[in-house]
Amino acid sequence: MTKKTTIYDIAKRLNITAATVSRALNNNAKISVATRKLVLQTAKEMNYEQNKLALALKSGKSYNVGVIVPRIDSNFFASVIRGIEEELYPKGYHVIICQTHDQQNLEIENINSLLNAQVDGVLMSISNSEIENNDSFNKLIKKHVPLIFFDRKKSISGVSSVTIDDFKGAYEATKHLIDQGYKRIAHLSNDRSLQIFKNRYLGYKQAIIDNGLEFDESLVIETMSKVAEGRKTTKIFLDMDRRPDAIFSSSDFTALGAIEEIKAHGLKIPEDISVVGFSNEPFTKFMELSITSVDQSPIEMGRIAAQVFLEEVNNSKKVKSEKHIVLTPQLIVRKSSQRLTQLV
Amino acid sequence: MTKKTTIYDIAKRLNITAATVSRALNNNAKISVATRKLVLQTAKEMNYEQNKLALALKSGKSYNVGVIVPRIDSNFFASVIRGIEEELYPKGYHVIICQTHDQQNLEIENINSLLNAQVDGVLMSISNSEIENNDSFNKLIKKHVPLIFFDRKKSISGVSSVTIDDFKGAYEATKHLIDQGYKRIAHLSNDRSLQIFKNRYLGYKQAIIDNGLEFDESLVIETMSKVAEGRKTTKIFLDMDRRPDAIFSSSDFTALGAIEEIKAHGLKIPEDISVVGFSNEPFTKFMELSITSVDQSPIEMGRIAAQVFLEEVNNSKKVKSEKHIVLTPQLIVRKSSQRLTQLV
DNA sequence: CTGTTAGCGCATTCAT
DNA sequence: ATGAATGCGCTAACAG
Repeated sequence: MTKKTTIYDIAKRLNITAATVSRALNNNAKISVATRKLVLQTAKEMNYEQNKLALALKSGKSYNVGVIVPRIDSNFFASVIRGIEEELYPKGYHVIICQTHDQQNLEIENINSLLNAQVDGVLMSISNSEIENNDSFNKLIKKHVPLIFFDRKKSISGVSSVTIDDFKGAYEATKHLIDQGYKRIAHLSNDRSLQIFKNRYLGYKQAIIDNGLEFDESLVIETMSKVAEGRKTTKIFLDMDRRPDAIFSSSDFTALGAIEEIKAHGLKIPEDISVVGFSNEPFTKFMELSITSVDQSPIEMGRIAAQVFLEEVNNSKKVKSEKHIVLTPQLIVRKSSQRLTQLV
Repeated sequence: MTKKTTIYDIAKRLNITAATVSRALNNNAKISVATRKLVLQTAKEMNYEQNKLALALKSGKSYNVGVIVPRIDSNFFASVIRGIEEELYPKGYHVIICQTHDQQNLEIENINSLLNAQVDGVLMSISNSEIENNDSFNKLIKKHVPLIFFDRKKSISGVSSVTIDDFKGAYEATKHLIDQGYKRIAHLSNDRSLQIFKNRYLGYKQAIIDNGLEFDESLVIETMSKVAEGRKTTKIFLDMDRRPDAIFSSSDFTALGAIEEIKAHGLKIPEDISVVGFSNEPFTKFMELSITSVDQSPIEMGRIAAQVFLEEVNNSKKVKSEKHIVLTPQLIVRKSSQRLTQLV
């Protein structure tokens, strides 16, 4: 009972050959209806289950895909992964999840060990783009293992990506603040060597300029996506001679830190200062003072990334081409920025 | 360049045999220092990488373990998984994550497809225990695939588990409320066919009884772990003739719903009514009115579950034995229940 | 110390 | 329509 039954076992039982069993099971080649039926039936009787490992060795496909993210315990990435799984499971694929914790070496290690595990593809959100990590990517490309970036991408020839229009998200968030009457809008930025943060910065800047406000570079400070960092940086803003009357943060976590700091200073939100975050993490909705944020439709992003992977893995014959899908973000207005609500 | 190099390639280059190469690479048997060095060096030159699939087929080990959880986009489960990965990655294992979304059929399907993928073990938190799903579990046991439960377990002979002492966590949470002077403490319960929720209920009940308060079954209502459900159920409490002055919730999400509903009724927290949750989800700390909750040390739980798996997978020879590890939860007191703070 | 042989489980030529 | 033979890449048993 402990030994698994193979196609040989069922072949022996039926006095036929393993090849025939294989054919019957895969209802591939021409085979007599009678034997197919017989094989299928006894296969069920003997609790036969295909050994995917053997199949993988034979076919070179493991039906595993690797997903690399900075971290898993953030709602955004967890939701993207959920989208990927929803799309891939029905097709028989499994998902192997790796975290980089924003460490460059782990990113490389993860790629290597996924390659080692013979994954059929890699979907990833890069951690940082300062150090050149192209060797790992080239390895994937050389081996024809489809690589798809989502959210945090890098521009590499032949590599597809699914992102959101961060520029637009930031532009609209900033425009929303301007529409609410705020004049001096600061920006809590983040590592701008990453395109997403760079684009959020640019969208913010453009909205400021397009609407006739003064763009002041000193109102842009780069920090890390942590609550405590958000507090620290916000303190700098609040201590300015001409302090800002609104903050557009590129992260919900720093937005939260900003709110804490503002309250600690005895200022009111959104009357004195307004705050807008980015990502629509669940807590932004849960807070008593709910936080306006930009939704990135992470589940959809995951599903689409998975679809792109499926296309690439199936179109092996055709000429390679890269595909860049850009989703439209959605501003979710909540209490932290709704100055005019009562007036309407 | 696209073809991967195998041990045969490097054997040919060196005019030795593949077996020798294999030995050198695994620095196993006795082998001359010279050839080993030579093999290692040319292996590096030729960019050799072991094909784990072949190894898996040969050894019967895939170095993949399956992790099954109700959902991934909850901080608790994401953190447990993180703990599992931290422990398993250094040992060369990969983690395949499956979600059940609390659906029984998905639980069964996931086990089957993990089995199909030849995983070396399954770590899981069961979704519900109403329907008997023992066939799937028996399959695992028959095939000697280690199965370890974490958090949400089922009592099955030979299966180890890592849980927290939910009874104690609930007892202390309730005791804390009693110590703060609350007299009429309600309990927002959850599906008690799951041991964790049953034990939280029992801990609550025992604390009430031990401290000379009246245990009133009508103050216990079972609901689902969602914010909206928490609100609905809390409304029932608030509409009672003798309404409770405190609520111990078996979930942070229902606790949050309770808080919303209480505020909507114009009551003050914790002065009028106090609220305590369970799980220490991040938002409980983030809220302006931070929520007292019970921490379950999820990362530690994941690490230990992984360790138990490693023990089982390595001690194949010895007699099987089950191991039950129970972690001690920790009450984190925050604003939602600290009535006496100002007095101290 | 190293070569030979064989097999893990399967799918796929080439025969028949 | 089916059988025989082969190889995917690796390790282990048995010789030498």
